[in-house]
Amino acid sequence: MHLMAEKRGTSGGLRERKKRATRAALAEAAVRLAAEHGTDNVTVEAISAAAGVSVRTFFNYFDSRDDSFIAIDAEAGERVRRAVLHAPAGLSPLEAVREGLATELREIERQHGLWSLYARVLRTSPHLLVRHLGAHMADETGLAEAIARRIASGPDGPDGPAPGDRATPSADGGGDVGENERRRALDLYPRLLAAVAGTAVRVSVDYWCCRQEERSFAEVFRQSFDLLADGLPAPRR
Amino acid sequence: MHLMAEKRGTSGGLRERKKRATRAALAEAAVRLAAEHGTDNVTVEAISAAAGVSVRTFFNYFDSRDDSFIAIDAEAGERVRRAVLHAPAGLSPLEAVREGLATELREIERQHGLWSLYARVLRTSPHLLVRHLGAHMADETGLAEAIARRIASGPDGPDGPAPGDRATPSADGGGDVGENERRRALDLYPRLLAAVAGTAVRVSVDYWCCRQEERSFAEVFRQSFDLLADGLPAPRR
DNA sequence: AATCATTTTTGCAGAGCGTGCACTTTTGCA
DNA sequence: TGCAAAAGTGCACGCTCTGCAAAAATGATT
Repeated sequence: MHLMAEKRGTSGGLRERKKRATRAALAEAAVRLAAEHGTDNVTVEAISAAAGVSVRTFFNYFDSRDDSFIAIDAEAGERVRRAVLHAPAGLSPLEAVREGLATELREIERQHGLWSLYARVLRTSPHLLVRHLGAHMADETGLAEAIARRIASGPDGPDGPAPGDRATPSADGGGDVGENERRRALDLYPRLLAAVAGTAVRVSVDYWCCRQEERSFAEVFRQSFDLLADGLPAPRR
Repeated sequence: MHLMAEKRGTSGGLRERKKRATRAALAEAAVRLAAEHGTDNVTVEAISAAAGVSVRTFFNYFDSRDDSFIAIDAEAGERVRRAVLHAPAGLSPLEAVREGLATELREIERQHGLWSLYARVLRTSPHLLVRHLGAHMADETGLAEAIARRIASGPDGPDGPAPGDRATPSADGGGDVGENERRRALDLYPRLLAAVAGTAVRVSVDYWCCRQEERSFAEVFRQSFDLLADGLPAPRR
């Protein structure tokens, strides 16, 4: 039974560890087989055999064959969420999310081997790409909550006023924006930011894949978030 | 055989029309049955029977059972794309997309009956929601292309400079921002805008569903795009 | 109206997916 | 060492989806 990198999760009893190992073995076998033979030509039987368990056991770990293909980065969302919560106090929400994502992406670039296989699998079968994105959409809720908590605890941290304190360009003459509207924004804003940030990552990866020769990923990623921070202004021709 | 609203697509021979009718009948039967009995309790056999065709014929129209559940709005993306292309010349790209989407959403609100069933189905089974969003992601490419063409033809209308007129990438000795960087932005920008706009719609719908009593959808939708246009600034507490 | 090429529909066989159930093996603990 | 709980396994069964070849429907032509 091949084992994935055991970096994380050496805690718990033998039972717990073996469960994690089996799950990881199944997930890695799935990706390796899919990268080699194509997703459609990999049966659950083959994956189970490669991981050294029975077919029935496979379905004890995954609800469907496709789930096993996209099980690699199951914990990435949680790490980003925590990074946003513990980001330096001076950062705006958008900046905090950007930093958290950048860290995670660097982490992924370190485990380049398995991830390039994974990327090939996703590229080959769009069907799985959609499931992959769907899995990350589930993380959005947690991220939005982290953003909301960050805002609630103060955009400036415990120490001092804000650098990014923008004068509100309210369209209503003289009068301020209603208190109600401000409260409502608090609810919509975190969700929107979480979702839009995830989208920006996706588009950046997509764009970068077509032009790896011209630009580094970090550069594309940075530009995407700059565009967001500027309000997606029409580019000058 | 029940027929869906025949609003669009009365053109073509009898063959063509009958094919469209069969496909529509299958799609509608799928949604109605799923809304009533739950997605998991609807077999292909039941859908086919409700539409008056054989099981084998079902698979001549859809690659999978799930595809039949999300086949209602197959043409929405194309309509938005066209709306963006033909939007008033004075609008910025972001504004043009917002208007195109708003029009489509009003159109949907008109066919309230089937769409509320559809919404229930998507709400009940997240699995299908992901497929639904994936289907719309495919539209992103077309929308991005429309945005790019709109930018190329001039943000001020057809009376502007030539469409294919791209300044030569000269060595960036003179200006502040390099000419190369500006050209690159043209490529990344449309994709980012298309994707982010779709995301904003999704978040708006999601948010609105939880608070229909407090705010109209148009209001939420408008606020989301205002936040985008402002660069997602940290809300004031 | 009768004929014919084309397109669509259909039944059938078969591989693979996924689940419920009962049974065996392994694990952690007393 | 023995025991209760958890994990793994084999089997039966229904559903999904595909390939193939035959049957039915369609639209144009004579």
